[in-house]
Amino acid sequence: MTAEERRGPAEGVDSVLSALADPTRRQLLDLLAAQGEATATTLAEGLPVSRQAVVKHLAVLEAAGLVSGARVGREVRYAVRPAALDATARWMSSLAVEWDRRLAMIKRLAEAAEREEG
Amino acid sequence: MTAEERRGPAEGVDSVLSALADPTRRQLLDLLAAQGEATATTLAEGLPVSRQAVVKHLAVLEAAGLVSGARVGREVRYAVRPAALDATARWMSSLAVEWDRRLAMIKRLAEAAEREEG
DNA sequence: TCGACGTGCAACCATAGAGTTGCGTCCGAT
DNA sequence: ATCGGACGCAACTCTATGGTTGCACGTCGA
Repeated sequence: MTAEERRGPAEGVDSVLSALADPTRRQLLDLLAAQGEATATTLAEGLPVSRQAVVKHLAVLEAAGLVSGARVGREVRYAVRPAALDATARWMSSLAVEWDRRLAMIKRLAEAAEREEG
Repeated sequence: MTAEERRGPAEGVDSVLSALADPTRRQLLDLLAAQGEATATTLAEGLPVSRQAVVKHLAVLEAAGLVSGARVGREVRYAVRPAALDATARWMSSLAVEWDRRLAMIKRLAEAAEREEG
């Protein structure tokens, strides 16, 4: 159980959303997904930022449960984790459905009121 | 066509994600969805921030296509817009699927290599 | 017409966070 | 034993942005 999975859904959504809000971080995730596994040093070579910047981003992503890192000898290999992303997608999707529902209801009420007054 | 819909999917995802990353903004969306329609002044009464802060947040949300405001007399009524939210949910969901696909492929490759060496 | 209410605009403050550099440490290979 | 590569930590800069206050403008109603 990761630190992310220990929290409730609201906390998770918050951390995932703010993690994904940064374009550099999304780029990092693309690279990581493409390579399957990579170290901070390697990833930094494919980005216009320093290794330290990448390290910080990876820490944020790991705290959000979007990646996980494992030490292998003197290096740390990171990989992508779909679970948190999927959970947030579901949250967002159900929210959209809820909005649709409410808007439809309001529209019905408005039409009913209109018929009422004639 | 809103300013949001005129841009590509990448731009849209970026603006929606950074808009949703702020907790006050999410709270604002909850209020709006619950009330169906509301003005900045009204919304500010239900939040621990000033009306001006709410106005700024609404501007960000509108730029992301998550809400739309319409002038009615001396007030501006805002309402929630599911489309952009739904599009971002789909983007996120397909990304999760893609990650799963890649991870599965890497796992297969690893197992194949393992059999290879015996 | 005039007062009250809701907006819009501008200046300003403060903090979070993205990025950098420098250095110490640890591990692996020669 | 030691050299080099990868990591971790800390201090620092700088910008974006969430928040505030003050004031001017337009609109509705008495």
